[in-house]
Amino acid sequence: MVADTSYTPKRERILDAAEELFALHGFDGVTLRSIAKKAGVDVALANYHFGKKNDLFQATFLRRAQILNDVRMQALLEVEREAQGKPAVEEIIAAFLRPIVQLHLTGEPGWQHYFAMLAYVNNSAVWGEGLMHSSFDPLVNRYLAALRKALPGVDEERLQWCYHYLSGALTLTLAQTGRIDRLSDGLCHSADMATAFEHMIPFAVAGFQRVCVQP
Amino acid sequence: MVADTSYTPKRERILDAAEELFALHGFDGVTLRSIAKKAGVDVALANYHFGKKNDLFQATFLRRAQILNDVRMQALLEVEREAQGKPAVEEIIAAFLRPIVQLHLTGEPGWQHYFAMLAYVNNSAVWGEGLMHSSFDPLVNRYLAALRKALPGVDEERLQWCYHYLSGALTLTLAQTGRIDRLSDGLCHSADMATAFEHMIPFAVAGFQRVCVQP
DNA sequence: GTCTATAACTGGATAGAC
DNA sequence: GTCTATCCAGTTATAGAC
Repeated sequence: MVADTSYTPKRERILDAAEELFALHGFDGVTLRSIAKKAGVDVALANYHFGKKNDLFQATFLRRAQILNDVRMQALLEVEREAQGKPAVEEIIAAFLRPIVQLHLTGEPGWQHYFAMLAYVNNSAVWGEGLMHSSFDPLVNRYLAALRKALPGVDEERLQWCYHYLSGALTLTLAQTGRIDRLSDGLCHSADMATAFEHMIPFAVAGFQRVCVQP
Repeated sequence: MVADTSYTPKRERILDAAEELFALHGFDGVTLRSIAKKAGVDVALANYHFGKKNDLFQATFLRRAQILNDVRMQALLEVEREAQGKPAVEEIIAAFLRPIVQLHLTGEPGWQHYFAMLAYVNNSAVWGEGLMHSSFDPLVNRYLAALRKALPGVDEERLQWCYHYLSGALTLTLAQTGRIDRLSDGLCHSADMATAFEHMIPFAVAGFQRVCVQP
């Protein structure tokens, strides 16, 4: 029997620590030393397992990207099945957003850190284009195709911009900056993802309908 | 006659360079040396004029914040005047967004860099809460008050979340990451602010109306 | 206001022992 | 796989000359 050499607790601990720190401080605000310290491992180990800092960043980002893609694709297939292949805009957008809430509400800190890192990446001019494109655009295109079906005769440019606005609302939510806590004087909370998504769905649906349905 | 000692071309050049680099790489991704090099000045000069790197960052951010606040406040007062003190949701949101497009469309690179820096700050868990709160929340509260008038009986929590979604859509737009260019296969462009805002206004208006008007 | 020089430190990366 | 030791490039910040 061959030993499972791919199983390395310390390797995962490095990714966990990197995830949390990259989410909070971005690529340049994090040192390999701070990651190693948080992970409780030696500095040289990060280099042994992942090579350059840049590669560690991408490995951290890609680890959960595929899982998220799979869950979201399942959610889309599910609503398509239920609606005999033609779900409404609201069902599509709910399928797009709900997997994130559900993963968030598991309470697993890893996912919460990952989502904040995702917000950093999506909002970054350096990482946003390439990494988001290769990781998520195939899935997003699948969702856009569903939206085109739900919005017959939709103008393609308007559809793209509407997705962009949804992506922005989602991104700022995932960033959990605490600003809404201050602005609302304690009434709302960045950490309250359930409420954030509950209202985000009808907000986005109304936006898509208003902008994409020609007058 | 007293000489105007506050006029210092090199001082402004440092702020211009800092603005551009902070927008692209964030606080930690920029060195004082790279700022000085881009500004064409000596490294020590940044320290002479602004003190610590942290203070330079804040000075860069604050330089245009007051101007933006003033323009936006004028825009709000204008629509309030035109509507005898009770503008519609659409007029309020347009007043909130249009000053940004107009400043952007002047073509002055400084404003474009500043808006990208604003996106970085608003999306950052480190800077987002404090700096956005002190710089912009007074004005935002003024806009929220106008929206409350335009949406009688509005639920406060929903109003706050709707503003948050609008802020997210705006933030990702200002970041100009180029992702929409890739996703839309060249149909849309991050740099096309005019179109971005043209659709953002009805998108947000529809969202506010759907979420904030009780069923 | 501006620049030279440098102090004091931190960073990524790796060679080589175990 | 893991850790020690180290290299050295790059960083902030400042003291002091002009």
